[in-house]
Amino acid sequence: MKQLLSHLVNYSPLSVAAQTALQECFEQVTLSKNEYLLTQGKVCRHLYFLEKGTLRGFYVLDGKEITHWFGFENDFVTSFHSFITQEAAVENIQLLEGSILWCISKEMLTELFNQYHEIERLMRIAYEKYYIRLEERFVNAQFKTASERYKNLLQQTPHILERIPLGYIASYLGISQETLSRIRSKV
Amino acid sequence: MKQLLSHLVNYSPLSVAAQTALQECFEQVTLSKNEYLLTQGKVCRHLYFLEKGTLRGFYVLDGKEITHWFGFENDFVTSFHSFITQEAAVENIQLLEGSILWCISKEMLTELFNQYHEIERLMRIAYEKYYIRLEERFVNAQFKTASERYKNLLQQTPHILERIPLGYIASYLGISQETLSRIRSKV
DNA sequence: TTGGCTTTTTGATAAATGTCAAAAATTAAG
DNA sequence: CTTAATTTTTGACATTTATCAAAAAGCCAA
Repeated sequence: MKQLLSHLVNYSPLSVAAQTALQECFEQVTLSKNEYLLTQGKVCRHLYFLEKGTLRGFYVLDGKEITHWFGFENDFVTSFHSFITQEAAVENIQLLEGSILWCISKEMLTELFNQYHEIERLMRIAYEKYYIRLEERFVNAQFKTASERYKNLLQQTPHILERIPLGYIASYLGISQETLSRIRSKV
Repeated sequence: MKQLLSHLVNYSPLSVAAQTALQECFEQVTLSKNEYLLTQGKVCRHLYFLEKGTLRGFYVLDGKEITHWFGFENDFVTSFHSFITQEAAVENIQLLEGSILWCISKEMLTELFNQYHEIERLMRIAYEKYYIRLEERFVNAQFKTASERYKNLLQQTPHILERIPLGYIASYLGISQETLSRIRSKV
C-alpha cells in the first residue's frame, strides 16, 4: 500500500485526506502464476495497480493467442476498453508470475473522483502518460520494421526480454516467433 | 463557439460558470489550406478544437512524409506528446482544407483545471475516449494485414476516403500507395 | 479546349516476413 | 541424474508488401 501511494503521489500531489480515502478503497489481491485477472466476454469492473509481478494482456484470433501488452511493477492495469465503456472485454489478462495487486472498482473510483478533485486530476495525468506511451507503440507498430522494433525493445525496455518467454514477446512486437529468432541471431 | 460548447457538454455536463470561463479562454483561429498549425521542432503550447475542416499530422522519415493521423470536425487536435511533455514536437500539423479552429493555451487550460473540477473531469473523459480510439488503431496496425486495415477504414471511417488524397491515406494505413491502389482494385 | 501539373494505377522485380516441419536447446519433474 | 515436456532455433518455401519506373487518369489554369 505504501508503494501504491508513493507511486500515485508521483503523478500528482495528494492531500492526506485523499490519501486516506484511497487507502480505504484499494484492496489487496494476490494471485499466482497463470491465474486470470480477466477473461474475454466479461466486463472489466476494476482498475488494478501491480505492486509486484508480471502479467500479459492477450486475445484469441484464429485460435492463436495474441499477446499485445505486458504489465510490470507500478503499472496500472485493466482492460481499458472494457473498463471505460463497461462493455464485454475482448481480451484476457493473465498472470505470468505470482503477483501482488491492488484493486479498486469503477464505482468506487468514480465516487473518489466526485469527492476529490485531486484524485480525478491524478487520473487525468495518468491517462496523459499512458496515451503517450501507446502513441509511441503505435508509431513503432505501423512504421518500423520488425528488427527496428526489436532493437527498440532492447534499448527501451530490456526488462521485458529478461522476464518474458520469446513467444509472447514476438507477439507483442507483432512478428512471428521464427522471425524474432532470426532477428536475434543477427543482432 | 456554440458548436464547441455543445460538443464539450457531450463529454460531461458543465455548469454555466464553467461554460462562460471556457468561452472566454478559447480563441477562434481560421487557417487556409496547406497552412501549418505546428511544425516539427517547436513546442506545441496549444490544444485546438476543429470546428470545420480537415488536417493531418505527419512527420518526416528518410525524406518522406509519413501521415499518421487526420483531424476532422469536432476533433481535439494537438501534438499530444509535445503538448503534454512540452518538449519539441516531432510532427507537423497541416491544414488540408480551409478550417475554423478554437484554440486554448496549456497555461490557460491548466488554470481552468484548477478553477473547475468539472473541466478537468471533461478532459479526463476526453483522454479516455482518445485512448480507446488509439488502442484500436494500434491493434489494427500491429495485427491486421494491409487489406484488412483498408476494409476496416471503409467500414468505420469512410469519410476519410471521401476527403483525403490516397497518398496520405496509404501512409495513414501504414502501406505504400501502390499497394493501396492494388488493394482497392481488388475489393 | 489544351497543355502542364498532380495523383493514381500498372508492371516487373526485390525484400521482408510468415508458415510448416523438424532439429536443437532449455527447463521441469520424477 | 535422466527423461519428458516445453521453448527456441533452423531450413525450405510461400506470401505479402515495398520499390522503382512508367503509363494512365484526373484536375486546373490560361
